[in-house]
Amino acid sequence: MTIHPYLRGSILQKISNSIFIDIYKRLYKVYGRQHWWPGDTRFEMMVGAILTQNTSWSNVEKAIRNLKKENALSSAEKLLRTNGRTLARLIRPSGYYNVKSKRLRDFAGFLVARYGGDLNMMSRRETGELREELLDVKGVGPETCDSMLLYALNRPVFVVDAYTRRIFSRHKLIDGNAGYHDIQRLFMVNLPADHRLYNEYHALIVRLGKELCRKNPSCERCPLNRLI
DNA sequence: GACCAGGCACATC
DNA sequence: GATGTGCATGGT
Repeated sequence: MTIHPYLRGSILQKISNSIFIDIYKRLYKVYGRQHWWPGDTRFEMMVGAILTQNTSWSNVEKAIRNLKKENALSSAEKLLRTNGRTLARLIRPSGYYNVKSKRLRDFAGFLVARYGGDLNMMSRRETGELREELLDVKGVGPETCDSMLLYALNRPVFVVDAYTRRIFSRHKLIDGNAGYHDIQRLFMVNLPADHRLYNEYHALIVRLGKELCRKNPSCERCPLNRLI
């Protein structure tokens, strides 16, 4: 099993070689392929990662449609040239529009300043270095950063979100108040470092979370029952 | 009308 | 380091 470079030196906990794979197989069997991340370009995916912070994807879609209509998503430079108030108006459906307007501009500013807005240049960088740079951008936290790395740049970095924490703590595989990186490490130590696997796995977790756990917290129909 | 959604930064203790 | 709070829309 390949351990991702940025996890080297961490205290690793290996629970079981198979349970994380078994869960994945069960979810894939029940729900099938999820075709994540929605988005026509890598830049659009990264913008979507910021817009979807604590927000449903259906609202993000509306915001992205508005941005495309105004041609603000064609490049980082273009987004950066869109003034803050205009941007806030366009992304209004995605909520927190003033905060997210600033976050998008900060992120676009980073891409332009650091890589001339060129994602090909960005993608030549090593994952651990990219991760540190992204986390330095205000408004890009661990989940947003890892979503960008996994879905836009195809890096084998497991994305942990509220559904992951809720579902796996409910099934007693993680401590309910474990930190982001502890949970991430647990998945990455127990799974091969494969971006396609991480992509589908996270999408399936979100699918399960939406499908079942909110409407049915007792989870008697949960596909993971009798597996864990 | 309450609750929730594919978080994050910042203040305070 | 842990905990609380502001940010805001749209769907159920």
